[in-house]
Amino acid sequence: MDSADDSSLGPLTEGGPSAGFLDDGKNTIGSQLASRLREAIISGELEAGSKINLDKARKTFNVSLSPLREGLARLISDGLVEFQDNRGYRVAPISLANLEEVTSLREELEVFALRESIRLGDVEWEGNIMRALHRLNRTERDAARPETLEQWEALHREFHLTLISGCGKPLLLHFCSLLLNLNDRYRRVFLIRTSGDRNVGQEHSEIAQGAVARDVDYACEKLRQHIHRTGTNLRNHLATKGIA
Amino acid sequence: MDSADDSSLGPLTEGGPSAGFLDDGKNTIGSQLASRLREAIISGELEAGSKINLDKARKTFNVSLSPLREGLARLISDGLVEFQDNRGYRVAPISLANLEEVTSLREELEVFALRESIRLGDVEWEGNIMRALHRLNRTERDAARPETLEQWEALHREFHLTLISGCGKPLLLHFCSLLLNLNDRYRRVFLIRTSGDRNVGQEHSEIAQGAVARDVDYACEKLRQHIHRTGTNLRNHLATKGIA
DNA sequence: GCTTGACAAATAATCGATTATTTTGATACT
DNA sequence: AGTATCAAAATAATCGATTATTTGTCAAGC
Repeated sequence: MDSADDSSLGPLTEGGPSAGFLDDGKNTIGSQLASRLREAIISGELEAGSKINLDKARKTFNVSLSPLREGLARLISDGLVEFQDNRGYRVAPISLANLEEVTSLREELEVFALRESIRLGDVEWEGNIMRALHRLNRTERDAARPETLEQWEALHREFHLTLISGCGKPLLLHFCSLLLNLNDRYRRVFLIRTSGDRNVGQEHSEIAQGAVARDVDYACEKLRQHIHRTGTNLRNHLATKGIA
Repeated sequence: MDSADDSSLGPLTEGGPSAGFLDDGKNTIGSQLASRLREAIISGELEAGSKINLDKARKTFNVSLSPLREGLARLISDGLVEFQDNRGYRVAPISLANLEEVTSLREELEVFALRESIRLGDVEWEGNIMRALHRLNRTERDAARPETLEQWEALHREFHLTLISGCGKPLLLHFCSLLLNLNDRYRRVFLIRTSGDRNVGQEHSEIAQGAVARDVDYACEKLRQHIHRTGTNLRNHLATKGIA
């Protein structure tokens, strides 16, 4: 059953480009574990649906149960880990239905958040968008170099979160961040490259331009299409490669 | 997501109304603590914003740190507890801004979920709504008897969740359940009685009727108004009694 | 008077060991 | 052969004690 090779937990790398904003470097072991595990799951290093054996994980990470459970608990909040009393933890499975729900909810929530951001965002918010856009468009994804993929993923996530960061609704931002996590896992697991008929950089630019120009309908429609296309794209890959 | 999560009115009434298919409940100490703490927070027994001292809590509940942290971790997922590395836990604060966000998001998400439920729900879903409505309307809230308030709250929550239970979107249901929790805390903390110009029972009936009649626009509009009125009502009480 | 630093108390985080539950596997029985 | 039963192994949950960090206090120095 336990087809996920736990020995692959070994070479996990921390301290990536997304290392932190307010990170004092004084994190607890539980926090560090949460980060490492999150990255391992989103990157596909830990197979979707696989069981997480506490004892093996404990040895792999050289930690005790307490911080391990602590870290796993946070991933449950993120929707990346499932838990059952007395039966332990497992990596949240992926499925067509889940992908479609994530896409659908992103269309609903992220667009709503963008609408609110355009209504409420200030000049600093606009500036943050342009900066995030610029950094994203400046970064190329080179399938041959995995570190560029990770870099792009981090900046892409940053761009989308920045877009909606002006909405003034912390809970909504939390939901969107969570959905983005789930979505990114599908991309990193299934999608190396965007389909040829898309110019994703162009799409991002249009959304950003519409946002800072305060053109609600334009920006929201562009964002919705962007999310929808990504969903369709991912769905095709998922159907092609099959579900693990 | 949530493993064992149900209307758990801990010490008082057992054999609750919920028809349990997932009778997981209360296996581990951590689960029990999560339920007790959730109830304590939503009921206002634990003051919003107050610090949760692990050592005192450990003694209060006669448990060790491990299950205590376990339970608290779940409440973080619920948005009822906040956490900071090395600084421990505190009950999530309440505020006007938070209440308005909760109301706003409920209008957005719960209505969306109802729309999807009407589109996808089957006959069993319809039946569940009518049952939940009946039981809710049969239960009177008597301010003199707190147990009737708790009972009503449980049935009210059950009704709203049943309404949207046909949407086929587990994540969306999770979000809505979470928002309902947060919303109910405001009502219970501020010991609300509905304002005289409202007939809440009537409102519930109209929503339910519209739902089972598959009248999307009618049902959704009624639900939105219902949520909005509740929000306004709570806001007035919050403003009157002041924010802690 | 105010800040700074050292120290002590309070509190949180982690560990190693123990207890409880689930799963596995062998055996006996129909 | 299939199934029920029970013990052993695997795994999860919990505990008590220890370590690490933060917070509070007070005296020295500016």
